Amino acid sequence: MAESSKNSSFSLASVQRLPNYLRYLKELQDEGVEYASAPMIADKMGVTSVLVKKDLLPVIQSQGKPKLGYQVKTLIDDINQFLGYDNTKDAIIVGVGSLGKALVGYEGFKAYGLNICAGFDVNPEIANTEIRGVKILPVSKLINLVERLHVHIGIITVPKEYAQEIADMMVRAGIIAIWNWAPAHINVPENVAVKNEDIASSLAILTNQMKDKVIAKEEK
Amino acid sequence: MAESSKNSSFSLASVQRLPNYLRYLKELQDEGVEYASAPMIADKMGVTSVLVKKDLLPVIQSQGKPKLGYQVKTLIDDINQFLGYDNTKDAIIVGVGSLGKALVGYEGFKAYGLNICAGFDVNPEIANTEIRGVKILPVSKLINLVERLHVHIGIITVPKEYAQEIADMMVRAGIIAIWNWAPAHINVPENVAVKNEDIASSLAILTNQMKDKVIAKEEK
DNA sequence: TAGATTGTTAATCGATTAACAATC
DNA sequence: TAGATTGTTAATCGATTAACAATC
Repeated sequence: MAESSKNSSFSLASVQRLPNYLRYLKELQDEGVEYASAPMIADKMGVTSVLVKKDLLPVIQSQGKPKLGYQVKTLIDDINQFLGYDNTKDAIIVGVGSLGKALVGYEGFKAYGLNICAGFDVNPEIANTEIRGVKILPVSKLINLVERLHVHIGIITVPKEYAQEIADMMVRAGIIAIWNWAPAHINVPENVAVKNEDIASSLAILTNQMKDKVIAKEEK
Repeated sequence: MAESSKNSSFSLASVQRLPNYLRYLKELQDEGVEYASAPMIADKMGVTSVLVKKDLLPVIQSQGKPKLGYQVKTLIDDINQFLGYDNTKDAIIVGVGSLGKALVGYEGFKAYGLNICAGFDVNPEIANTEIRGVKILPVSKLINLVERLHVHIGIITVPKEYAQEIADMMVRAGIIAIWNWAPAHINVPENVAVKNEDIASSLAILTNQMKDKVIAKEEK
């Protein structure tokens, strides 16, 4: 209700694009390029240059230079800071099946400031093992560990039947952000953020786009 | 340019929501519920009922019934058909690391009409093995197999450095829809659809939403 | 200086929501 | 009949694009 309520959230679409800009800027940096202009970035990403400039406006701490563009080095720092990639956040993951294992072992999370500090699984054969240095514990220890270490992010990679149950447990333990990879809708209180990684939705979008492509091909 | 160009594509946001409706409707069907109304679905999904009705309008083959809602059974069929879940589409996957393995073994794709018919990897230890009945072949055989079996969908799960190279190969072989799980931007011709499964973007969205939640908590 | 690019304001576009008549 | 819900048209909202002055 207060005008401060949408204080720190920005256009979803914009936040979605920033990591892509960041990736491109890092490539440029590796090539020794010093300045990147909005048209350059826009061209590479397939968006317009105005959009790039608009996206960067709330992010940059120092202005871009007319004719030159933005300094690659400082822009990378600014985006990293804006996205919170510069301060490491602990996370737990529940469900260490093949997908869970893949995520636990994913090296790339470090660059995004995400550190998976523990995994949980009901399967006694998996619990009490270790994957790439990450301890896997029985789910019964979840609440205690999350409370004790003040973990705020939970990743759900359990079968869909258990997704809600695990989400409830996470919320009770103090998790405020849930990254849900289970193909299930989960209900959480208002003060908890959920991001669904929905394979069915993604696939639906892809095949829907594909319909046009097939038609385009046949029209030739 | 022709007015038929956007013939078969619908609102992206709408296509994204339909799989979620479908999931809920299946739950209702299992419980023996015969009719589902827009307000019911909307309430469960956290959207408005007008949005649900609008989303369903281009999907349904027979009208909903005032006071009752939509027949669950026929609505499920209609959404399945609309999303193309009812006709199976072959796909190949390139890069059989831990993520690739997880996707190859994912049982849920069947329900979405996706059949991974072959996997590819450069690693000679992985190539020529088999995962859950899916043959893994050396990448050198990709073009020949895709052309021969008329596969239209390609899934990329290789390290980011090779994503563009693999995409190019897929396009050359006749793939028209690419599901890209590598954290890299890939360039493709206009007549090819790309859906990026971007972990960095998802995480950025989650942590951005999270900022508000923390603030909300502290304000109490 | 001329030209490219930034930052910003106004116009457009598309998606969501509000309002409401028609229906069972 | 009264009330809930459908289908649809009009209003609102937000994001993208167009236009342009300021800058190096």
